[in-house]
Amino acid sequence: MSLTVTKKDEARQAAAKLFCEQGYHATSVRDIAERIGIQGGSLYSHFASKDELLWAVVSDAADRFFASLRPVAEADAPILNKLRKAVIAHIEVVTNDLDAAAVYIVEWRHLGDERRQEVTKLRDEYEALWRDMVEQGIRDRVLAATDAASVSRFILSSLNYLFTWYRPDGPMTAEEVGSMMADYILDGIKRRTV
Amino acid sequence: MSLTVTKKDEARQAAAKLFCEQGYHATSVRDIAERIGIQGGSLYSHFASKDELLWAVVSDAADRFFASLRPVAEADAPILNKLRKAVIAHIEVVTNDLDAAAVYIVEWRHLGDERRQEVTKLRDEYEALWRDMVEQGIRDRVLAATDAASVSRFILSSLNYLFTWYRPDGPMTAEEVGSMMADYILDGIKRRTV
DNA sequence: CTATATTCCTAACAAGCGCTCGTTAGGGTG
DNA sequence: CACCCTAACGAGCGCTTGTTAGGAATATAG
Repeated sequence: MSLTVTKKDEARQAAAKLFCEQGYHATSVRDIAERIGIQGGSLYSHFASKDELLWAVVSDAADRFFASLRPVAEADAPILNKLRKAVIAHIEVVTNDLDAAAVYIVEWRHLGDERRQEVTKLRDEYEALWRDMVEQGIRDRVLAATDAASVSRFILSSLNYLFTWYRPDGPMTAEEVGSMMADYILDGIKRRTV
Repeated sequence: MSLTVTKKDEARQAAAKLFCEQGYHATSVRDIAERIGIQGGSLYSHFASKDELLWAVVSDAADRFFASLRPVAEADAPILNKLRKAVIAHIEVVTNDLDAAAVYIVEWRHLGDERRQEVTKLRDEYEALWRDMVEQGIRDRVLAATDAASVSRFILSSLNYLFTWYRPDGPMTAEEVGSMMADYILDGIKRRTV
C-alpha cells in the first residue's frame, strides 16, 4: 500500500515541477490537479491548502539535503576529504531531483509565516554544518580563508544555483559535475604551478 | 526636468523593491502604487502594463551589468587582472542596487514571451563576455580548468547569488566582498602552500 | 491668461484565484 | 445487506487581480 505511488505523491511531484517551471504564485491548484488528471477541488482530499503542498515539496527536499550531508559532516576524516565529499553529497541531492531542489532553493519564501520560519531554521542548521567544517579547515591551517561564514555562503551559492544550468541530459554526469565543482571551490580556477 | 526624480522612476524603484521582497506575482500593481502614494490605476499613466514595469527594472539592470563589465572585458591587460576586475565590476552592480539585481536574476522569467526571450539573449551575451575571458585564460595556460562554459557558470553562480546574503549595512563593504570573492574564485579556498 | 498635456482619481470590469460544499461512486468490512 | 470511508466531482463563493474609461486636477507652454 505504501509501495505504490499514491495520488498524493503524484500531486507533490507535479507541484514541484510546476512550482519550479512557473513559480509558486503563477501556478494554480487547478494546474497541478490537471497534471495528475483530477479536478482542482479534489486536491483538497490530500492537502489542506496550497501552502501545505508547497511545504510537502520543500520539507521533503530539506530532509534529503540533511540525510545526504550529515553522515559526511559527522565522519572522522581529513577535512579536505570531507569538504570534497560534502560538495558531491550536496550536488547529488540537487541533481537527483532538480525540480524539488529548485523549489527548495527559490520558492520556499512563499510559504506562510510559520513554515517559512521553520525553513529559515533548517537552512541555518544546514549552513552551520558547512560552517563547522570550514572552521575546522581554518583551524587545521588547510584553508586559506579566515571568514568561515562567507566561505560557507560562497560554497552554497555555487552549489545551489547549479539547478539553473545543469541538465541531466547534458554532456556531464552528476558525478563529473560534483568532482569539477569540488575542484573549482577548493583549488580555484587558477593554475597552481605557473 | 529630467534631473528631478520623476514619478516613473519612483514607480520603477518601488517595483524593484517589492518584486525583490515578495516576488513578481505576489506583488500587485496596487501594492506598488501605494508605495509611491497614488492609486493602482494611476500607474497606467506611466506604464502600459505590469509586464512593462518588470521590464523597466530588468532591462535597466541588464544595462548596468553590461556597462560595468564591457570596459573590463575589452581592456588589454593580463587575463588574471581582467578576471579579478570583472568579478569586482559585477559585484559593484549587484551591491549598488540589490533589489534591481535580485529582480534581474530571479524574476526576469515572469516577463512575457517576447521580453523573456530578449533577456535570455542578453544573458547569453553577458555570459559570452565571461566565457571569452575564461577561454583566453585557458589558452594562456594561466587557468587550470578546461571547460570554459562551466567555469563561467560557476563564477556567475557565486556572484549572482550574493544578493541572498550580502547586506550593505553588514560588516563588509562592497569592495571587500569583491576582493574576497575574487580570491575565492581564482585561488580557491584551499591553502596554496601546505 | 488661456490652451494643452500630463498626471491622477474613482469606479468598474472580466477573469481567475484558493477554497468549500453537497454529493456520489466504489470498495472493503460487519 | 447495511455501513462507513476515501477519493473525486463540479458548482460556485468571496475575493483579488490586471486593466480600462471618463473626468477632475495640476502643471506646462504660448
